[in-house]
Amino acid sequence: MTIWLSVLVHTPAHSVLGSVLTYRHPAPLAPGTLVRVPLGARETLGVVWHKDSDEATGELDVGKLRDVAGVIDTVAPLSPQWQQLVRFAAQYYQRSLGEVALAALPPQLRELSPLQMQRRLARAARSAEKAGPPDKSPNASEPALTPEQTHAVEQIQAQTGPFLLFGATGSGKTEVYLQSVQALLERDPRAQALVMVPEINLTPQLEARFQERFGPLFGAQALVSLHSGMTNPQRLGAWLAAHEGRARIVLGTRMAVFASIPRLALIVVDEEHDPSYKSGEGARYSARDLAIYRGKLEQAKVVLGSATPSLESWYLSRAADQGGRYLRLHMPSRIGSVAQDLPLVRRVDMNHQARNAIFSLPLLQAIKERVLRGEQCMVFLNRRGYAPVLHCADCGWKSACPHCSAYRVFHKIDRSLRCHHCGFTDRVARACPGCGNPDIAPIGRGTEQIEEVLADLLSDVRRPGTVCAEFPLGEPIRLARIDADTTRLKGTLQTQLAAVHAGDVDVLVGTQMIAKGHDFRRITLVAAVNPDGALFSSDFRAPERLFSLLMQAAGRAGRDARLGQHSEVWIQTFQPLHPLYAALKNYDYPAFAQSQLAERAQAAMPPFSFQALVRAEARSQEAAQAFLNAASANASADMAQWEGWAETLAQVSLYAAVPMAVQRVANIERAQMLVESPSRAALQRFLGAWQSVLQATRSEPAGKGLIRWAIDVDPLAI
DNA sequence: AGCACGCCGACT
DNA sequence: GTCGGCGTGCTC
Repeated sequence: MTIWLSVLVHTPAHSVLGSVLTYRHPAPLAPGTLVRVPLGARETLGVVWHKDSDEATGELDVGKLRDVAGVIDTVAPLSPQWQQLVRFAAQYYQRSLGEVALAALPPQLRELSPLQMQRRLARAARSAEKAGPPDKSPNASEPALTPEQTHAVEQIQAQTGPFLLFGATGSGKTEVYLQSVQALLERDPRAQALVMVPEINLTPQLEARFQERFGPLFGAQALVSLHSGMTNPQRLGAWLAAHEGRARIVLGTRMAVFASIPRLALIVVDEEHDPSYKSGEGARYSARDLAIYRGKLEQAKVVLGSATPSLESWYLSRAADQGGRYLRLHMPSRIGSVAQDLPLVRRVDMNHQARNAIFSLPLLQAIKERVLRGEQCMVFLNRRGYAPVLHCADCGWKSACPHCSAYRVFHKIDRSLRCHHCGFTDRVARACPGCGNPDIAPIGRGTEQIEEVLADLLSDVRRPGTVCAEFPLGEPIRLARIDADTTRLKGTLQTQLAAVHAGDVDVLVGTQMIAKGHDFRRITLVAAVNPDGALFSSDFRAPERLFSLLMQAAGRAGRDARLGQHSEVWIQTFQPLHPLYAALKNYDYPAFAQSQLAERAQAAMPPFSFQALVRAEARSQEAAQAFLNAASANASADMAQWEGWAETLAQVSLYAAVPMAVQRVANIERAQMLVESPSRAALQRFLGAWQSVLQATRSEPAGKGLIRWAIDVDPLAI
């Protein structure tokens, strides 16, 4: 008997070759089975798929079909729900099935032969056995819940969701996650939970907290992590543990939404508003949105948590009688404190400060006072390096990157000019490369400069109670800087954070990296040095991001209730009356969201419309734009003739191609085109049909010089 | 995406 | 004479 099997393989997005290939095999195999198949000169991993394939196989010469090389029968087939998740993601984000399916599997699975696989599994089984059963000691030191937390936990038990857990920083969202997970896992001894966090940096502390709680209950093996910082063998091990049901809790970043979790009962998306949940390459999926879909698919509860939800989620959690689809659970109070104890937000009007002052006098004074009291301060600026541009006043030379339409950033620490887009770096010249003028000046400021200036401004301040022989006046202030530059090496972030926790740092300077999630206990002052930029950004989501970032930064202050009384958040601004800062002062996210939503509704922007971007890359800007504009014209021309398409096209707006904000990166010109529709379904129908038009346009004259193109559905930045 | 084939420059 | 640069083309 010979069967023709449909098999997904990893092929690029729009290659001539489809991603559902057909192979011969002596016996039928269940969809979801992993196989090794020959492809050209190599052998690759494949996933058996349904015969009535989603992609046309075309007219095949049946005689030329090749045999399946091997079946990986030591790994159970992937579940129908997993297959459906892949099918949905591929369709919604306009990528090939094979790309999505194979990218969702751990990389090492692709490399291992069936024999190696067998050995790997035997080893995993041995170590699982050695670990033994959990000691069911009644350790579980569950803290008492506030009434708000209790209500949230009860609602998550009783309702089906999805839930939007809207809780202020410090309101104890994590405890709600922990108890909800625990309740579900105890009710069903085989149930599994998926907990997602936006970035790797945040996994260690959450992992520790989950391990502490659940290790004693379900065994140390019950918790696995899944993120890109792990080695390939680690990832495979964690993936298999989840796939086989040994792992009860999977903790991970956005990639974890694709993990095989056969008994999935609960999905938690922490900090659901965070842009890191949107993938920026390959299939540009939103792990948060896929979590909602997957929850429905697997009949698992989904909890989205945030103190500043995305406007999309906020809008979807409006009252049910107004069309809301998520259940909003509100936890306004900070644990161990009363509302009045939230840090006081102070706006400093920089119009009344010395021109070009980085630190206003009152802020500097406040920092000094705190430091003298032995408290910690955090200074926040969203730009690393010393200065974003170097400039020669004589000839006008600026530190442009030769390969990108961007300036290279001056890093004083190694006197380098670095392009943050393409990585091009060289040492900064002693004199202006344009005219030889030795006097080239930095313009603007980054964290390096903030640190330097602050060290200078605080040089006369001595730490209290540190007078000794070596420091007769007391020790100087201890400054630290945390950003992508200081944490390049693995583990340095954790070391630096530990130093802050230990009290070895008086003033911490950093980028948004320090604003997120870290539970600093002794910081009583948080300052945003120059946050105004986002107020006037052309990106309509910039205010939303700024508000969220400042709320999170504010959440770093006064987490210790004893110090909470006099904690402050300082905003240096030229727009002290801006409504965003007014809302921030009152910690009033609902008011901010309402005004933003009103603007969005007015302008018919998301969540009141749905968007996609088509991006094109070419050697010249003209070529990139020409391709997009031709594809747009072809869409109107070709598709309008098809039956029933007039209706879809009438609901979809195509804009003209424009250069991207950073037009050239690494000598490649980039352009994009916005596609918009009030109907998600219409947008989807259009994009699905447009794919082939785009592909055809590539071989027309207008496609000359095109390097690649890609669709970004629900883009976060335009 | 891989991987081969193929056709040109500078190394042991 | 080979090693290796990356352009072109093909893979059920």
